[in-house]
Amino acid sequence: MVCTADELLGWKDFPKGLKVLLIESDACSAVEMRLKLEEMDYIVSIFCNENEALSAISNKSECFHVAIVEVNTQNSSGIFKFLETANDLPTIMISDNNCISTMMKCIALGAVEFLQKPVSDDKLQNIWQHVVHKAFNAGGKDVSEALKPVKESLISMLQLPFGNAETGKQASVEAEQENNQDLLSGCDKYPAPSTPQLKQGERSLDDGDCQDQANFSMEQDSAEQDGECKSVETTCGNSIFECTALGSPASGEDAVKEEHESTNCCRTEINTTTCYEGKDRPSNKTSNAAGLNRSSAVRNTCGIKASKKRSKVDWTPELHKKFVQAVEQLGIDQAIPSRILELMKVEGLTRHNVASHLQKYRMHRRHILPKENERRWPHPGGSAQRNYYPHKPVMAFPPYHPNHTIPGGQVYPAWIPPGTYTGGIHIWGSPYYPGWQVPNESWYWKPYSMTHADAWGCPVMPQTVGSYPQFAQTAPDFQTTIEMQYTGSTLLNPSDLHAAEEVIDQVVKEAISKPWLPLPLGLKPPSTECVLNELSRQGISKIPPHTKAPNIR
DNA sequence: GTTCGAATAT
DNA sequence: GATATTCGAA
Repeated sequence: MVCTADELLGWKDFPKGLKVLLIESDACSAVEMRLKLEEMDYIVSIFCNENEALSAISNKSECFHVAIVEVNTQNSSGIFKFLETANDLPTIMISDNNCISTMMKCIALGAVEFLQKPVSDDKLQNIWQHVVHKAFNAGGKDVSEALKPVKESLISMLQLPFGNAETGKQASVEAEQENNQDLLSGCDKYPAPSTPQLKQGERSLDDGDCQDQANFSMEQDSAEQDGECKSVETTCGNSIFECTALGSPASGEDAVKEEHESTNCCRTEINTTTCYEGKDRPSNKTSNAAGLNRSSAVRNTCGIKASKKRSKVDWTPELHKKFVQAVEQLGIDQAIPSRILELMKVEGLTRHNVASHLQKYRMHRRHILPKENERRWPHPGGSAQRNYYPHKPVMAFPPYHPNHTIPGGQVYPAWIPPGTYTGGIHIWGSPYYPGWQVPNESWYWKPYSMTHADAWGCPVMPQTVGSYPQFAQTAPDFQTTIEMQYTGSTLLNPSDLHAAEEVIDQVVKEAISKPWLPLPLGLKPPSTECVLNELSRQGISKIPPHTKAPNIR
């Protein structure tokens, strides 16, 4: 009985329960092996010789997924017969001696592997691979042209009837493939697994890559030359420009299209299949949160030059968010490409990429923020009065409460690239209070609850980056009360509250340290009574005459 | 030689 | 319009 691919796919705890036919003439060895296999959750049926086994198979009284057959000088002819008869059963040969001709003949007759006794546990553990291999490679595949000479020489060497050789062609071909990998490029068959790793998938992808690459003329790009983009030239990196197959923007994986120049000079855009390094994928699909992937097609493994045209980085919301967080963490004036890159920790992203994005980021800050500031902080006296507020008051957001309202006024914006959907799904701005935005801007700015402003009047984020509930702005402009609507799915947790308190602390500190500034919105000046009480408590009973607090508010 | 940032190219 | 690349300056 051969497992079909469908069966395997529906086999929940595969390979547990795999039925193993064991032909072993030595009872002790047989029992020993059975115990081992049963420990591995295989179901073992022992047969002393091939006739018993064949009769069990032909009676269909039992079915098996894989056979382990001991071959020795005495029983070899019978075992060859078994191999010919049970040719659809993946059969692993085991033997005390390593007679090369016996090994080759067994393999030629369809045995999937030839193991020396004693068989190691890991080899036994992995016998399921042959079942999978058989299941997914069943069906008459012809030997490729490249392998025909090999097969023919084997046929003549082993004096096999052609028909039998055809029956065992797969194993024959596969056995040869393992020793002749170099000869087999382009071969349509895969070697039977002989290691714990299934190589089939790898081969499949590799072949695909080679085929893909054959269609494109590529050169190393300049960034690689300056050593910034090593991951691009390495094999199947989990780096940023890979492709879109498993990634979806919504899940945080970036879709990156890749441009190639084909040999006929036609520029082509293709989406390539993701090829992951085993260490990162598939166990952790979101490990690369920014989700950039660089195409393996840029690899050089097939001797074809990588594309001179650099793959484009898609600055998706997740990636941009990382960028913004890095910039904010550094402070806008300290944010230089190399540091941003360092903080972003996105493999494959280059300093050039970051620099380019930073350029755009700054440009928009410069061009748009002044307009916003003008709109929100009009200076009736003209530009001469612009320095009246060296530090603009900041919005102190209180801890969240569902019915909380915040008076309209200054809120610091965050940069949101155009085209970003801000309806609660793609929130790119402040992780503190995302979802706020200024209407009618092609580049949205979202408010910050921060205490400093950079050269363009934007806030600098503290290092703490927490998870905050999302609020939606429903007020039409900042002069009206803004209802903060809780749109998240969970209530504010202690860390949120803590971070919010920190924000308030910062605001209060700044207000205290710079009394000449207007009070941040959300903070009330102390009442005269409180001030007098405090002064009195400190032993100051008299208030100097003609002292008047600046009437800023 | 490296990095930055602005200008320019794609 | 977005991003990559180039180039002069630090």
